[in-house]
Amino acid sequence: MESPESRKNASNDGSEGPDKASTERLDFIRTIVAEDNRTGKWDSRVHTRFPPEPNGYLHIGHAKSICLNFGIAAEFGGKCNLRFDDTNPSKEEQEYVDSIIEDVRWLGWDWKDRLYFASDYFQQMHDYAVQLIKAGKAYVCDLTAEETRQYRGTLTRPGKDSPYRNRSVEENLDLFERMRKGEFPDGSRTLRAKIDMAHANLNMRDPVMYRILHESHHRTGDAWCIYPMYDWAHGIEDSIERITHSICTLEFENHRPLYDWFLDALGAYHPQQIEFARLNLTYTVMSKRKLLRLVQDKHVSGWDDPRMPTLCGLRRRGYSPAAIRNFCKVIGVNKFNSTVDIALLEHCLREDLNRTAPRVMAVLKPLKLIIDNYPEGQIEELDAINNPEDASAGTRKVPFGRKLYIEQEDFMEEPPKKFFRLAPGREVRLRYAYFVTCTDVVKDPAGNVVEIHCTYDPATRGGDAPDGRKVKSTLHWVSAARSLPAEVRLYDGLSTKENPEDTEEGQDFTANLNPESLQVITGCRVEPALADTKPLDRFQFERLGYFCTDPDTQTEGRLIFNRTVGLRDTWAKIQQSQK
RNA sequence: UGGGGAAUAGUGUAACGGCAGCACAAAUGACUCUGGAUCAUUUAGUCUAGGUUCGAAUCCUAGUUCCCCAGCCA
Repeated sequence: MESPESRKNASNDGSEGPDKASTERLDFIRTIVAEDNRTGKWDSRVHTRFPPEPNGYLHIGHAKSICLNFGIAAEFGGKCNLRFDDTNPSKEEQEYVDSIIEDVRWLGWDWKDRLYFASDYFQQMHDYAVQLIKAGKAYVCDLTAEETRQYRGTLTRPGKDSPYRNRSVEENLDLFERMRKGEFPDGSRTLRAKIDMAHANLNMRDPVMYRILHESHHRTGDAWCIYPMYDWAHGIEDSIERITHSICTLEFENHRPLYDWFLDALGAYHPQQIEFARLNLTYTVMSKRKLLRLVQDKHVSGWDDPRMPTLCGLRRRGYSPAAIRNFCKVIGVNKFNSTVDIALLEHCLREDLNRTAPRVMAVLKPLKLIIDNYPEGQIEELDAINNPEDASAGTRKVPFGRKLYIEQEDFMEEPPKKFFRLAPGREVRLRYAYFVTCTDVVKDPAGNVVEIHCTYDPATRGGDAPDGRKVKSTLHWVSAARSLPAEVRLYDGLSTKENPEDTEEGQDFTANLNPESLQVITGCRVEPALADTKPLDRFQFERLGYFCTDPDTQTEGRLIFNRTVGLRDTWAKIQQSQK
């Protein structure tokens, strides 16, 4: 069976990005970029960057930022760098670097040779710091963390100057050099910018530029024991890379004056910082902290648990990169907080999978169906269409026989109104096969239906009646003899609440965890075409939903499928409204 | 309580002084060898109060509500 995986990689250089530039309805960031291009502000260059800190796994919220940055570069003929903001060795690990690279690439973006690390700029940052000290705009401060906090003042009260604020340039130079050499213990001194302790913006009250941290860095090892703070480092990183538009999330709005102050003080190349609102999704927890909690407290099996909103989780769930990219496009970008309906993500998913996923038949809860007038031992290979939305996907053979399995839900002994499927005396179509009519029902002592008997009409081979008669329903099925056993894992939202934080006093989001978010179904049967499926292959199980092959299939040597998302189910809605 | 942001159908977004539009969701119908897909239709909105204007979602004034900031995190 062919993998539905699209191998087509999108490029962010030139015009062959995944999404064609659209001239209409630009969001506010693209409006700025387009205007800058028009006026030649950056010599008509467009250069963005995606700057993750390697301290966790990427999630769907990051995808919004990734698609924004890489997307803008692609649409405007610019470039986008992948840059790790690895300025805090106590939190960062190579494992995260690797996963982030894998995830951004999987999403379909390409940074060519522009993979950068903030840690590569440590020397330059240090030299810039010396420049600021010499200019009298930075000083070494001996206040403890606690004292620094007290000196900073409050939201409504100004801070007061550090007693070390007016050290001479020579003393600052000497102290900073000794900080770098490792003469002082962690936390004993900092290098701070000399700005204004009475500034209404707390970030401007002599912010810390460097802290002492005798800690080994995942890339620079023990070369440094002073590490730059975000505000000091980030603008320099952008400046060095000649970024034009430095796009970040809303909480950095308060930091923009500082971003600008540092770059102005250095007289360095100065990109424009633009802030946008991060993504929130209904029924979904999104913060790194909470996702880490889910993993550590074993509420999920790991970062790539198919219920997780991480990119590796979504990948394992069966999401396609194209679906996520399109989602990021349709949600738009703005400056106010909003929460996107998870149904929109699922819509984008179905839209893509409907076009691309090969159809196949699988029965999750098998009910034996015996065709009494079908020859014992006979097997027919019937033609089935692989994808009605894509003629080039072709057809395949599906084995048919006297004993079949159908879905338990597709039979009711006493069908209610609007139930169109099989019932005693009723005729339905078995997809791509024959019309069958239910003649008998076999029950176990407890009264459960365990087997049903039918007769078939040989004239309806392939699924069409020569006399033109209609049936109300078409059922999926598999051959009892030739189908394969499988396990299927059904997923539901991790949270039962639209807002996972909607809790009673004293509780947190874990109180809303959905105990039924994972349902494992064993004893499923799938058609033999699935015998050679590879991890992450995506399919539509006809009438059920989209599924993908779980990687456990390979390690455990048996077929295991994840339900990516169900088909739209109008019958379920009818049932709901009948209650 | 200081500073910085922001408010458009249920949700997400357009309209940049000139007919409030699109998508999702919801509902109805058509079609269908997937109760899928597709197609058509419907419901539903400018935070409030004033003002400017022939005309205001858009400009002005006042208010309301929400978000962010007191890490040697990013």
